[in-house]
Amino acid sequence: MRIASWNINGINARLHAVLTWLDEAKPDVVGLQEIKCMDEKFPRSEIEDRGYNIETFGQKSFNGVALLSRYPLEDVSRGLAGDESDEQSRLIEATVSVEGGSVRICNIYLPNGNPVDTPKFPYKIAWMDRLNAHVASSLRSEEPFILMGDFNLIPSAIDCHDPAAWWGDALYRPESLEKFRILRNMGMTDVLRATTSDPAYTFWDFQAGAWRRNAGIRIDHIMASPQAADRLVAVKVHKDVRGWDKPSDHVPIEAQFGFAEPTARDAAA
DNA sequence: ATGCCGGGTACGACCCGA
Repeated sequence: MRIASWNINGINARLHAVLTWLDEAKPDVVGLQEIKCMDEKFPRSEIEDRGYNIETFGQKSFNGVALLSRYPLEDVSRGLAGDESDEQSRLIEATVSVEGGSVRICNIYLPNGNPVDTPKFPYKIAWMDRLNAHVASSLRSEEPFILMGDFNLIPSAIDCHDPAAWWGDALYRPESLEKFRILRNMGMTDVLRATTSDPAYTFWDFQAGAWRRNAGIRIDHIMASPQAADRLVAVKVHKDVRGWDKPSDHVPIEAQFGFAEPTARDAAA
């Protein structure tokens, strides 16, 4: 099973790229972020024609997340618990049944948090606290759990073209990193970093020739619970998509899990 | 370079992103 995350920065502006990529990459499950539309404005039919089930959690103009899946999406949940006043659409989660069990897949658009001297930053940190509580609760099931999305978080210096310039930004500062560390310390594996020590950027700004200069950052992540990480086969960042016409500023990250198929770990056993 | 692009809203210029 191949699972992907992609911040598409406006589904309707990006529909052609999304359809082209779905046809090419044929992922089984996709988490989209920043759909930037209400549920009724989501271009369902073109994607359904490709064989995907769709669940959305939209919002007018901003944010908004969606799950696409070749498998049925069950027990769909929208929104992050812990703050009744939070009206931003940033989390959608569902269960996908696989041979011999099921995997819970959570797709997030974590708040950016800039500028740090405004309420946006405490909102981000509180959101990460709420996310960590949700993940801790989910892990108690001991079932495979995958958390993916745009985390707006640079995990380490290698994930940034210019760490000194970024240090102090909401994406790369101690308070944000501490919350991300708590997530990893409860057993969530950053699948990209588990499989390579090379840079693998997922975002290049539209401005200042960032793509041309390869001035990127890695902020889109797929995190696997212990039971999911056991089944990890491969990870790929679809970097070429950034060079397409009218691209998003983010590219897809994809992870393959051997939930139904044998894995290298099984072969070694 | 806290706005150099670029989307959404809505039709003139703002808000927002990382």
